[in-house]
Amino acid sequence: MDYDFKTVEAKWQAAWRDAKAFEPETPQDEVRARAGEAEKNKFFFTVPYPYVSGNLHVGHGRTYANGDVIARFHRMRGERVLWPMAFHITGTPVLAVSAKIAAGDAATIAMYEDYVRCYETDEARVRELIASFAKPEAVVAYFSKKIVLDFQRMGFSLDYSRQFTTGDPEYNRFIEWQFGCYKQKGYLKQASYPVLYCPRCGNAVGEDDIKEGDTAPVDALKFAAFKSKLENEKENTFIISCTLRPETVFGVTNVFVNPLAKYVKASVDGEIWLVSEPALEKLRLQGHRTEVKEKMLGASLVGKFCVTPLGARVPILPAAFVDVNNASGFVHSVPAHAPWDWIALEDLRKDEKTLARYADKNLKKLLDEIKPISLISVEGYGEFPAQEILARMKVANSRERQKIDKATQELYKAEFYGGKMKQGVAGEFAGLNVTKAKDAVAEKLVGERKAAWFYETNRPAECRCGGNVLVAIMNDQWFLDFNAPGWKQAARECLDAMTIYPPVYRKQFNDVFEWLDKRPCARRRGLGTRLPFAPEWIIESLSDSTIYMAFYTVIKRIREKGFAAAQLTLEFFDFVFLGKGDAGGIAKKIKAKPWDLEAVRYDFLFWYPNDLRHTAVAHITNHLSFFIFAHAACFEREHWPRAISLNEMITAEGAKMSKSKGNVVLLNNVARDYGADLFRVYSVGAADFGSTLDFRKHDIEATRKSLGRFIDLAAKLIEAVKNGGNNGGSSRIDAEAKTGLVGVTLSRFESCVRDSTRCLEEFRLRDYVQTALYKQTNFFEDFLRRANESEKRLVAEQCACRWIALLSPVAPHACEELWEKAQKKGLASRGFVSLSRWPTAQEKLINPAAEASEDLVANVIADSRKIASLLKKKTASVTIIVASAAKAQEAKRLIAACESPQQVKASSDGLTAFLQKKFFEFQQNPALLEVNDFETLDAASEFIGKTLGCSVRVEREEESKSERAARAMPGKPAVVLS
RNA sequence: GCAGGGGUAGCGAAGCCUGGUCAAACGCGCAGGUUUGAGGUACCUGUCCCUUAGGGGUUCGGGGGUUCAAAUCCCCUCCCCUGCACCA
Repeated sequence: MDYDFKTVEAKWQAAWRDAKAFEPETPQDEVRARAGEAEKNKFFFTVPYPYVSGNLHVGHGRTYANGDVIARFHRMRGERVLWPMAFHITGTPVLAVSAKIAAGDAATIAMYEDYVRCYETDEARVRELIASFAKPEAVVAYFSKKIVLDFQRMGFSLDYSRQFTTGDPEYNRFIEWQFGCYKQKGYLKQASYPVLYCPRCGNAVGEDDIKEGDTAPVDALKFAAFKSKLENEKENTFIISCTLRPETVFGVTNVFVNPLAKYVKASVDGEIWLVSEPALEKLRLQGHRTEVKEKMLGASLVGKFCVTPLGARVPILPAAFVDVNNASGFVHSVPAHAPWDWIALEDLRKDEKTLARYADKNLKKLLDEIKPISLISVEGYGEFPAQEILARMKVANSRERQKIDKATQELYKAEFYGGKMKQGVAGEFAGLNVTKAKDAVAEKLVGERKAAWFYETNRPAECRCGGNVLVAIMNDQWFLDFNAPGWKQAARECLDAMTIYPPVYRKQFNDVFEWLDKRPCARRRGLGTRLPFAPEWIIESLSDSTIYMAFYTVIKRIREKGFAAAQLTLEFFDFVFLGKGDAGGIAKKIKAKPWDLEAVRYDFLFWYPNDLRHTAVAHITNHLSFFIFAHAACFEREHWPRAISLNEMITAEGAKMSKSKGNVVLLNNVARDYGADLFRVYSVGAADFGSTLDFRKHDIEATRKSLGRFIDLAAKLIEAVKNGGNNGGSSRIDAEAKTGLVGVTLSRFESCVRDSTRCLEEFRLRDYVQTALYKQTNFFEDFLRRANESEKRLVAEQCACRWIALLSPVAPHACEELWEKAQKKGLASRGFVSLSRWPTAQEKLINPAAEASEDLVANVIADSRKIASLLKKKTASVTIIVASAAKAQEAKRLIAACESPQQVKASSDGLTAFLQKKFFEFQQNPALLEVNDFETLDAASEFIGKTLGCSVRVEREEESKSERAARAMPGKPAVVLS
């Protein structure tokens, strides 16, 4: 069959669009809208809206393709399906893209040029568009249009009539209502919080704002800053040294300073602190009052003494490895447990030059007096773990930075997870696990004001603007408090009542719910909705996309009735979503018609709750959990979501897709190169929901073959039907279909219908494709090879249209095309196959005995081939000797009577052994013994002969003269070659 | 470390919940054959090892156990992947 997928797909996409095939209306009948679930017969299905910062890739494609199969299946089962789509634009990524393009960032411009070239051929137009992208609205406007095109090109049966973006004023009002709910319930709170911050921009920064923020993520680390009092100062002056391991305070032997770096003496919250110059800025951002008193070089401190928070008097020593840009610029030294400290002391002892420079300080003597203090016991290490690990890794001096870092990491891990604080050294913390001691020590010291908290990034990071990324403390950060009284409990109840597929992920939800605590939900910048009661804050993007499914149900009517954003007040939504207040009063207030308000409410009541949400597994820890929490917070129990299905991510040729690797496969290109149906069949059929799909060109090409075979076969089946369609087929089926080739074929097909339906009901889409497409194609191919014209007609009348309908969820374009062909033959019903009724399996045609007889034929052929290959001789003829009727009877009786293979005792040794071996096979599939071997094989002898390329004779054991006749067993005839 | 998932023939990947029909679906790769003027395509056959009569042997990360019977159930062990938040 000539099949040009581009033409065919475009044709049906246009037809669906023109017919508004997938844009369900809400019945405006009040009674129906208020009717119970069962009567509503609706299926409100959602997949998260895409983020509009560029083109869609195959990952979106996989999730939406799976979603589309589900939506189409439900639609064909007669449910009123609403599957809408919209666009997410909240947050900073779109802003970042525009900023980069405006700043002339070459990589970004190149990437967006490539995106745009997917749709534009004119280079001048490309340049013009890219220039326009300096404005974020232009990015959103352009790509949201293209996303719709991409979706349509994939044939997704979305309702495109309810589109919106999260920046629309109506949406803003809706989110304001949501946050009003949170506030009212006490779920929304303010507190201080550390954030990554760029002083140059004067703003908090996210991953997108940081150079290489996506490949090397930046975190804020919480250091304990020890205050060690400097000796011989007029006023109390503290050296500030920071650590991630506060428990090692018991082992401090000295403090290191970088002699060549600049330090400042400053007033910090009324005390005098000594820190590096950059550290003071950080302290200021972290909410401390700071004022510089005096600047100095590190060298001026060398040889002085200070007193640690625990009262130990320790010297200050020079060390070049101290980085003043990291933390406070002083490092206290715990040589017993810190490889860097150990090696620094070693180096210094050998560093004659430095020792000479500070001759007046007599560093040599100070060094001699330093004795490492061991304070943690850990398995596999002795007194001084740092020394041991350095020796083991053969580190010679401090220039081997990588090795030392590795040693530090390894030792830290060992001590943190396996270490215990030593008796006699660690005071009240003796005996504690390091894991516990770490926090306890720090809390105690901070409580006694002997230490403070200091935040630092885990790596030096630069903002895209060129400024340094630091950690700042936000004092008035808005949080959602998932542990607020009652909330988590309600969310759990919602989750418990939901269906999660695949079920293994339920556990993960439970775990996430367990650790969800406080979560910042607003930022100072980005696109989105402002907090109504604190407009300098913009609601963050994961927080404004948790209940928008409800918005889909109402936006169409809101627009139709001409509501302006200003009319969408809190009372409006209270009425629409919660039924609070009376329509008349609210309508009067917002100057609207009461029945318009009621119409919106009906839409919500008809469609809600969300029956199924389908998305990628990665969203469990955030979006999907928030989705449940938010519904539990804002809606009545009857409107809580019902089910979630999940699929894993997609990789490309074995590698994770990422922009930096440049291996992102764009959905648009896939549609262009392979066509929608092929991608759909491939992505749905190649991997279970629970497995990663590896997108491989080679494999999708192989799928092309299978899809083509289906199209050819279905066309052939349609051809086989006489014009005028089904003429008295069913009565003939009753008469003829029980046995023989037709019986087998119908039995297999009806099984296929039954199994496919079951797969779809259970979200096993891969199995559905395997069953309905691959397996069934093989069966029909085999059938067409062997059947005569009359048999073909019979089967085709019975199966062709139903097979096409069965596959239309996954390959809708091809199936519409075939359906149209069948309509011309008078075979298929009018209208789209996409809107036709789902085929029902005719269980009475499922006939295990017929299928068993088919297996018998296949086994005889396989046996003959095997024997032939062992004989290594040409086969001229095959004699098939069928077991005697007496044997068959005996076998049946024994299998029915015996409970285990050991009990089987037949009249001949051969039969006994045979039945014992096959015992469980026969027991579980008794149809195998119901087959009339002789009739079956005799009827198939011509086919067997053709297949084997030789003559075939079938005879009965009783009548056979062959000496091998006794080998004949029920279901396994003797085969004699010559 | 905590939590989750996984290790199956040359490769990818089913099967495991509900033990026997499992030498283990399906696809790729590879080999042979048919078609065609090489090639490619399409189709057929084969693809753990041995076997001149349909048989036998050894397999499902490693070790142990339960059972008449284990890829499937239980215990131990090794290895791999993902998540651990304020980011869409």
